[in-house]
This record gives sequence, structure tokens and C-alpha cells, in this order.
Amino acid sequence: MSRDTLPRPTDAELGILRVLWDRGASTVREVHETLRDGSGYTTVLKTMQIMTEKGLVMRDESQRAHVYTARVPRENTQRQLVTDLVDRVFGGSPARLALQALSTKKTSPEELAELRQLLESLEKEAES
Amino acid sequence: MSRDTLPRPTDAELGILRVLWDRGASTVREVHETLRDGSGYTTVLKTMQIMTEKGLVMRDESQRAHVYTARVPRENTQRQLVTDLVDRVFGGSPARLALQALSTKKTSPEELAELRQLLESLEKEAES
DNA sequence: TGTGGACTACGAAGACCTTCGTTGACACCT
DNA sequence: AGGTGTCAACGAAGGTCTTCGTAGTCCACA
Repeated sequence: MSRDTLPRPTDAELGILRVLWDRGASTVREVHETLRDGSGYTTVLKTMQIMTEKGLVMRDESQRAHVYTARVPRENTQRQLVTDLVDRVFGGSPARLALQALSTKKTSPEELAELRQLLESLEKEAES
Repeated sequence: MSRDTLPRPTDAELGILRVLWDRGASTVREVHETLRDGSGYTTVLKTMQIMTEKGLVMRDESQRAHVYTARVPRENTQRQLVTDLVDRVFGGSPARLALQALSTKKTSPEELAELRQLLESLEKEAES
């Protein structure tokens, strides 16, 4: 199943994608072992097969144990989910989401510095 | 169906909640008319009935046309969805989500000012 | 009285998601 | 050759979500 725009990954699919993003190319067994949720081996297998059909992952079948790779970069998916959420519950305002996100938990000084940097570049941009 | 913690609203439910948050208490007809997606009247009705069972909305049946009200405040749902997303795709770092959100689209000067204010209070907090 | 409009309630269909049991292939070891 | 372990493939079940048709109720009005 090839599409022009990839579907929003489901929860289970997201779990698997995360493993693939972190580990890189992996077999079903590796994903299943990394992903220590309750789900059985065949469940993970089946989901990964479906993800292949959807175009979310690629499969290398040259080995007996097929090797899967994420076909969508982590960043893209993050962006997709963020804009999705922004549109659906924050009236299209990313800043609203950012404010909400930041006010929930505490943030490390490094991240604060990054934020400040981004903020300042945005401010500079707004001036012009 | 009463629960301790409310379920994550589905897409259709979120659309209805948005109408209720914006309009306040509304009948099915009003929601259906505001919500100009393709869905039929009975679809919206059914969904709102289910939402009542789930505890997402309250229903006042004293009138012939029942009047529905959101039972979850917009802020709570926003927080719920944000922390959800943070946990599932941003490794638990709200700042990462904020950075992603802000780098996607441009932000108004007013929102930038708000962000700066929040950022500075966070920085102050981090110092101590 | 009876006809039409506005409403709720009900049920069921179809899609998708998640789950897992079972089967068959393959390879290795005894 | 037989047994064991690992793997993909398949199919089906059970759940949830979304959709809508249909039926019943109530009321207003001709």
C-alpha cells in the first residue's frame, strides 16, 4: 500500500517506530525484546507487517530474520503529530501548545537555553 | 459509565468537544450545524450519546432537545493530550515538544511575549 | 384527526486496531 | 531421520470508532 501522505501512526505502531529510531534496523525479535510491553511476539510481527504495507517501515528480506527500518524519520513524525495536535486542539497556534507543554513539567537548563535561543531568533525575525 | 480517569477523546469526540468549549451548552442540532464536516445528524447524536456514557459530556434532558455541556475543561484535555504526546514521542521532554512546535509555524508577537515571560520565570526557577 | 417536522433511541454495518493461535518452512543438532 | 528452535505467514476473534437507516415519540398546525 503506497500513499502520498503517510497515515498517522497508531499507538502500537509508534512504540515500534520508537524502537527502530533508537536502535536502527532491527529484526522483529529485537524489537519485541526491546519493547517490553505485554504483547506477544506474533503481535509485534503482525503489526510490523502491517506497517510495511502502510509504508511506515521498510523490510529487508535477504536474511531469514527480516530486518526492518523506519521509513519515516523521527522528526517528520514528530512534526506531523505536533501540527496535528495544534490544529485539533490548539486552534492552530503552536505557541499555545508550547506554553501548555512548558507549564506542565520542569525543564533542564540546557533545554531552557535552547528555547531561549530559538525564542530570540523568532523575535528577531518578527522585528523585520 | 463512570471512570476515575477519563479516556483520551477520539478525533470525532474532540471535534464535538471543541464546539462545546467554544459555544458552551448546545443541542445536538447546534453542534451538528456548527461542525460542518460531512457527518450526518444521527452520527453526531450517537457520538454525543456515547460521550455521555464515557463521562466526557453532561446531558440536560429537561428540554425536548437535550442540552449538552462539556464535562472536561478544555485546559485539562489539552494537558492530557500534551503529556500523552510528550511521553509517546518526545521521550518525556516537554521542551522538545515545545521546540518542535515553535519551529513549525510562525508565531505572533503577543505569543512570543508570553513565551518570553514563561521562559524567564522558568529560568528564574532553575537558578534557585 | 391526521400529517409533517424535530427529536431521541436503537441496532447494525463496515472499517480499523490489536491480539494471538496455528501452520509451514528452514536449519541445526543428535 | 527425528526432534527442537526460530522464523514468517495467515486467519480469525474481539474491541473500538464512525457511520447511518429506521423506528418511535412528541408537538404543532391544518
